[in-house]
Amino acid sequence: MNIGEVSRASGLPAKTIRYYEDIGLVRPARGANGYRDFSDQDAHKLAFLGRSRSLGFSIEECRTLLSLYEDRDRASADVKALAAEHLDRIAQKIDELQALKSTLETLVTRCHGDDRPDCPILDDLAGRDALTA
Amino acid sequence: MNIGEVSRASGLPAKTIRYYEDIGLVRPARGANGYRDFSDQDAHKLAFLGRSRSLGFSIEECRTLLSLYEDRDRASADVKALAAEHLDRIAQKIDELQALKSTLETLVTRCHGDDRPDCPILDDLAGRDALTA
DNA sequence: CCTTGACCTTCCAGCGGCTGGAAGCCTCAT
DNA sequence: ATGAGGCTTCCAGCCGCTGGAAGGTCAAGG
Repeated sequence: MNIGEVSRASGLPAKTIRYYEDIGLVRPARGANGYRDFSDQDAHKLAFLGRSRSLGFSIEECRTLLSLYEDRDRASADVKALAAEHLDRIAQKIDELQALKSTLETLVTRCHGDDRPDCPILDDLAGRDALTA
Repeated sequence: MNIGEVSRASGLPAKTIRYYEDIGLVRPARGANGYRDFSDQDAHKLAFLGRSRSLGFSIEECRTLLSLYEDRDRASADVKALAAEHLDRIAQKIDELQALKSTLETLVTRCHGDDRPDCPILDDLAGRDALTA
């Protein structure tokens, strides 16, 4: 399996797959011509990585997940802990974004948005705290 | 005003302030000794930038906001449009994160998390789609 | 057999927004 | 005079790719 094929199969760009090899996430064989030669297992790994990344796990977390995946003696508790930690971070990020959102909503609502220069948004940014919180 | 002082006043690290000068967001004067010499206006600008950044605006958006702030003939509509656009992106990001969150919650809930190896989280990542959506 | 075009290879640079560290100058108090 | 703490510049690195240049390889068509 050439890189293009496995790229199509996994949905990952070829560049990304090469990068994953660079950082040691996959180790495809090489053909006589120097081309990478991916096994089905390699393709499967890449799909696993793609899915893990799409769930927002960092590369290092993906590396850990992959090693857990390949370890038949793993404890599911380890996987769960990793995922739970990630979940917490996401929840926290959502909270932060929602705080931003409500601040911005207030500001945007207050700004009349016409051709005159006075603007509560700029006033807030400048520290004349219309709301700040 | 030296950089340390304006750093304390604005809450921005000195490194960040130097970086902002590098990219042309502020242009502090220089003393005879080569030290940056910040005016009150410079300090005010930096506070403005800090607040804008903390609301999640990109550096380029901050640059635009700053130029609008300094333009007495601005139309508040321009500011509002920029903020509204930013707000949309944040709302979209929140939606994405919430989708992630609910997927992860389901997975984490399903995993018993003990010392046995079988794990619905890994099953999902591997594509044996327990839920996927 | 030659060309074309699609594929593959490596390597280097850049994105955003800082941040850390090295090496060296300046300033002020003791 | 010395030492601590500030200031300066410059270069490198973070993350996770992504783009592009320069060149090798392969299969099909003329």
